[in-house]
Amino acid sequence: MKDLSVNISISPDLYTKNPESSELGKKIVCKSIEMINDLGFEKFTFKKLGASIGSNESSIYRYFESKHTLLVYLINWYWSWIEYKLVFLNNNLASPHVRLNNAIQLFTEPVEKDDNYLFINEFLLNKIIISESVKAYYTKDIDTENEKGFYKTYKRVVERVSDTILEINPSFKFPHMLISTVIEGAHHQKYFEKHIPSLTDVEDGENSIVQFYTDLVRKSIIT
Amino acid sequence: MKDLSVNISISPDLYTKNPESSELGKKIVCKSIEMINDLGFEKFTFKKLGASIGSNESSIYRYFESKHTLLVYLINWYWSWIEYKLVFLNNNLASPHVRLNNAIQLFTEPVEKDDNYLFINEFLLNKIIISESVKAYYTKDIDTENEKGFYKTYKRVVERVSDTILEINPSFKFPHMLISTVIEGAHHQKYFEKHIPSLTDVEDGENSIVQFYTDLVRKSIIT
DNA sequence: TTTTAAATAATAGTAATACTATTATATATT
DNA sequence: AATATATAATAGTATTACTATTATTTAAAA
Repeated sequence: MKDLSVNISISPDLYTKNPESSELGKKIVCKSIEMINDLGFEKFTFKKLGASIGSNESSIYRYFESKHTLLVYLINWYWSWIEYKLVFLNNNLASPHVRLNNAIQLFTEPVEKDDNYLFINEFLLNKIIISESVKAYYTKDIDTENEKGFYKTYKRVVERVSDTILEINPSFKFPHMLISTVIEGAHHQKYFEKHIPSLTDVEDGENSIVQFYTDLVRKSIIT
Repeated sequence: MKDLSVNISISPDLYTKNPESSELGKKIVCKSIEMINDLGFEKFTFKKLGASIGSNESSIYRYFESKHTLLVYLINWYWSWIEYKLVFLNNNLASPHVRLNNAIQLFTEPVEKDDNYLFINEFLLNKIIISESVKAYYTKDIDTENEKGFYKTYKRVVERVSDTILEINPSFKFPHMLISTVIEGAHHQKYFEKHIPSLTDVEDGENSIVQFYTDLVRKSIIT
């Protein structure tokens, strides 16, 4: 997948001015990923971001309405990227079993930086998805934002993999529930591994999370 | 379990002054549950809480150091209550299969109010656990707070059920991972059902969530 | 019953947050 | 060189999440 430079396009509803359209915009996105990681979403502010990129708070507001919409933008970028990887990975593969396993692996394995997108550090972005993304959708505004399509990229990924499950077992009743359980579950386990280890069983080195969820899905969908 | 009036005891590390020791303290807890539900955790403040119970912001600070610790208190109360229900439910039952199923059902079925604890509305408290509890442990302070025992009640519940899994299959490698996946998963699914339905498959009326997770656990632990 | 202590309420104040609005300056395009 | 556009600087606002101090009420002890 090297040097393909396919570009991830993000719905204009998610920004005021497209951050990819200028150097400043790219800096905002790039540095915000670092800062949200370092400070956590609550302590991250546009003022601090402005200071660290040698720009001004008010200039950032010309790109994003609020720090919340910036987070939603990052989440959508992440899921667009995952969707692209998923489609590419499974292209021309006939076996739904193989395609499903690939998907589960993609969702559960550690994420590495993808050098095709220079201003986005996917490794750090994945850490944001793990630690901060629930803060984006567990709010009182969820219903209006969901209507506006704020979460459609994530939903589309879940839909794709659900379809694969139905190819394997058309009578399986809960494909979406299974996939969103795996995705959210893997995020939690990765966080627990580092911070609340007694909620998990991950032993350093071996990749228990991939193994656990691959097994879980395989066993769940058999008739 | 009626009229037993067993009392839930909460570690003194979780409050400055025990809210159960006074009328004001009980009002604080009782009303905070309502308000966090109505406003969401972000928009809930001690000032608003004070106003609505005819008391003062500063008085609330004599019970809880911050709104964050109040949330942690509520989470611990919830898990102590669940732990009590779990132990009671499974007392004298020999079959680990039955005990495990009971536990999964307890974690996934809708929660109803328990009239034994007058100042706590468990139905609303469960909604807080679903929508707000991740905000308590997904913070930069997690490591120090975990050391202080802020999440031990939750961890103890997971431990108990993990033990039951090991009774059924002693060679199962991921009991904690499975149980925390079920608990967190069920919370997510209940939220998705109401707010992001395309991430789930819950059809009104029938209890798909209980069914899905009961099945998932049964199939996962077989050898 | 009075004294004393403890709990609660009221008031004021602080630094920071999450913005908005306005104006000034720099940069790019015509 | 004129014009438009992007960015930066400055100031200002209501609210938040507190802390500190003092006043008042209520309860317990002498």
